[in-house]
Amino acid sequence: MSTVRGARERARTEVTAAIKDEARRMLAAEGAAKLSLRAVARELGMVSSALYRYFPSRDDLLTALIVDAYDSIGAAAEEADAEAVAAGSPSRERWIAVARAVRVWALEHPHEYALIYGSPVPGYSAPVDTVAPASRVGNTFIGIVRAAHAGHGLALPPLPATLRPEAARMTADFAEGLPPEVTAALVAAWAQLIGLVSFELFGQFNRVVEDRDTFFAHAAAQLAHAVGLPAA
Amino acid sequence: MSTVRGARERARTEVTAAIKDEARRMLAAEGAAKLSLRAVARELGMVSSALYRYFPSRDDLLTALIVDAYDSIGAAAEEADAEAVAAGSPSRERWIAVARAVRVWALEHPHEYALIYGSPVPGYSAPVDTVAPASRVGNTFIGIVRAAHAGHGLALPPLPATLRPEAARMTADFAEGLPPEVTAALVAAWAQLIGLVSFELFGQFNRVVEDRDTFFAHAAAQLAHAVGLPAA
DNA sequence: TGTACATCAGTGAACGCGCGTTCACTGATGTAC
DNA sequence: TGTACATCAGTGAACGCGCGTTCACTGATGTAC
Repeated sequence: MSTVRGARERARTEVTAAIKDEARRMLAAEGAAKLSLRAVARELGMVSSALYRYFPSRDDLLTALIVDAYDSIGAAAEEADAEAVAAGSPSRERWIAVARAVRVWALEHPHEYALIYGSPVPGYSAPVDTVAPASRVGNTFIGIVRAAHAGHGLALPPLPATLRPEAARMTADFAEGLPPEVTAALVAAWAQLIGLVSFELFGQFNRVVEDRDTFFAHAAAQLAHAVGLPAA
Repeated sequence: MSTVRGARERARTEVTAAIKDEARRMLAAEGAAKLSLRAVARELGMVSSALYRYFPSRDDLLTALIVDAYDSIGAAAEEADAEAVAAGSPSRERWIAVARAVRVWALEHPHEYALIYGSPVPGYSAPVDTVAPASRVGNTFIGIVRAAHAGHGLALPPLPATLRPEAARMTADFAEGLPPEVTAALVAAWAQLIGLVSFELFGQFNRVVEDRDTFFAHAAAQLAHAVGLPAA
């Protein structure tokens, strides 16, 4: 271990990246169920047992891909928001821009999207490492709403009494400072946004919605409205 | 072929049902990817090749399960609606009752739910037979909104000009007679509802939403509002 | 700077496994006369 | 009603396949003195 990374260490990070790249490619081609260590090794010109120097098991490789996918969509969301902020867009436009970025990322990475927002891979349970990356997109939305709240305030109707304790708990847990009714609306909107994207990606909009760009833009704007972001 | 079904024919439908039942059980235990003809046959005390008398291939068995799942959730939705109608509930309550039925069915049949609303099974493409059963739940919602429209009318803000042609097309295709803005809101709400259920089922609500019954009830009520169904 | 030893990436063979599908067959059920 | 033939469910063996993981090994890179 020196200041200049040795050849060994450099090779290690490069090969690790190559394995993940190839695995991602196979994921895109065949889906998560068909992702196999042997196929990845074959494509890389290695022998399958060599991969065990890098990932202790197939599941660990899958975990790495999941973490990368969360980071990738998280970065896309954060970037879209940063651009909107730089352009001086109001909160509502920031919300819509991030929603659009999520959808675009999903359309560009359908299998990675399915990996994180589709049915769980059977027999696989996500380890704790995935929790932080998994919340980047959600946190971006929270940031937008928080800014709007700090600015002009958000007016939403009060919650029914039954939901108040849960909304208060959620607020305390991950959205400190927001009005509870906004937290509740935010979580619902986030799930609903993914519902829209999943329907499009998983084929439920076949024979139903054709002009999907326009449809999504409208739905995203209505979700912005639902969390109390004022219309232009 | 007589009026009384012969032993052969009766045996055939019984064995077919037994195969599907066992396949469903394995689906619930292991997920779609692990569903194998051999395992089903083993469990049934048959030899694997015997299944080919009933289903020409594994994919055909999967298709049968998918059709059954759509029919099962469709029946649950229709039944919930019929009960609400029988109880004299207004449209908004009918909507909420059906939404609740969808969620309950999903919680009770998580793997069948994943089969139809989760990531598509890789390498499998749904044949046309699935289209009609797949639309039963959606049609139930359309029926509710149509009744509300025929009754007291539904007031939703007008659509942006960009979405009008698509909304008109959707209306003509599968929701004849509804105002286009209602059709658009309905399709979005349906996707969003599935987003809520999927988030809960697929683990995205872990560490986020705890009191899920209450949360869902509130979200479903807001979706009713979003399609223009008046509050109580 | 040079040498002896430790670390570690990659090899190749092997393990045991389960899968979908085909095929020639047997024997029971159904049908036509 | 009885017989000859056709239909069809289920058998058992076999095909070729790909998988995850282990293990003893070789040889190159790194480290301590």
